[in-house]
Amino acid sequence: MRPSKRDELVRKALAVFYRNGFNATGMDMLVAETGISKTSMYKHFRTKEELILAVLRLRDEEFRNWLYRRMEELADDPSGQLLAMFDALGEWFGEPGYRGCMFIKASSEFLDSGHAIHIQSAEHKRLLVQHVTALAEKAGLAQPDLMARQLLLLKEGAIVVAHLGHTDKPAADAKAAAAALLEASGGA
Amino acid sequence: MRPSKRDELVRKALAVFYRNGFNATGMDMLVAETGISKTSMYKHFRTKEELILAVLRLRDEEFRNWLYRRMEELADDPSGQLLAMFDALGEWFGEPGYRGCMFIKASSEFLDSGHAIHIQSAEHKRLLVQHVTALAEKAGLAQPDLMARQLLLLKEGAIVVAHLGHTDKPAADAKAAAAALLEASGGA
DNA sequence: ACAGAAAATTACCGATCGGTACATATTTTT
DNA sequence: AAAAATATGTACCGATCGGTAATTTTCTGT
Repeated sequence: MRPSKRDELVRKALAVFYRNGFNATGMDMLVAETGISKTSMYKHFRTKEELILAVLRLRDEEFRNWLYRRMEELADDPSGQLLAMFDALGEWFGEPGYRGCMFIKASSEFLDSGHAIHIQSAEHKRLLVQHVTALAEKAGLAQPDLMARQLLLLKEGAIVVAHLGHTDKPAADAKAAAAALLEASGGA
Repeated sequence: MRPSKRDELVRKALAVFYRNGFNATGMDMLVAETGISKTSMYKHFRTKEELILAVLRLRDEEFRNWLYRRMEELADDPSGQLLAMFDALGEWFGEPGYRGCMFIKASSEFLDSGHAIHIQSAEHKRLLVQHVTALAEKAGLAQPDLMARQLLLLKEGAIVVAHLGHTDKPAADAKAAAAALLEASGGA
């Protein structure tokens, strides 16, 4: 196994960036918190931006895997899984170190829509839309793509409000709204 | 009127912070872009944090005034105004320099919930909830506070998605969802 | 045991960070 | 006109920024 050291670095960098932000976290702080020497870091990643992109890649994989799995664990039928998304989010919001969505944060610091970090953050959201749309199709909803986008609006809103209001209540609010939308769309 | 120079500084700082982010914008850049000397800046604001707080104060006032006025201009009855919020948002998303919500960005850079900047950003969102709740009450909705929170989840989600997907489509999606929620709640 | 890769150490680079000292103009108020 | 704020330019502070050079130590595969 080659990537152990590198993965360890990315994993710890993810934690520090998530807690502290991207621009506010210097490479020296990463050196101090990970114990990995600066030289080694720059062997693996030629720039800080490359490290951030690797961190976002890991986050995308872990977060989507976690969310999809949790939705399947919490409900059997597709429309139930769509609703269960908000229960999963509620669990996330309640975790001690919850500080919002890493990709929203990334796009808040790297604002130019042409920036690689911005683009990669947008890709994460695109993959979510794809997955939820497929679920909405399986549920037999009238306009699966519209419904998917609307459910994800509720998700993003809940993520933001849960962070700013430091409460997990938005998950329940969003779930109730999602249920009303599904009902209005005929998703028993 | 004394505050003209100071207000000018805050106004220009707002534009630069909004375009470039908070941590990524140094005081030297502000000096270069505003033409106001560094010494004068630090006469008005003892720290960068104080300047940011003043910027957020101005943004809160201007944004809420604009949104509330626009909602009143676009519809007459309360429930129509609730829906019109998303038309107003759509106009905002379509503006050339649109880069998302300043308070989401602020809370994305100053993550600690005890930080003054974080607290002030949360206050902005709280004032929005207050206003929308009052409107929902005037509209005679069953659970005005719940409906207000849900509509604002759609709003925050639309703001985020409009920035990350660089499209104004989320406004229409959110409006359709809001209409469904209002209908389900009995708000003709 | 030995070679070669990987990691660490240390010291350093120029640039920029937030913030200040100080002395000089430019207004504004009395 | 004198006095008191207010604004200015310039030069500077120590700290930190992202990133690198050269050398040595530690690990790994054979």
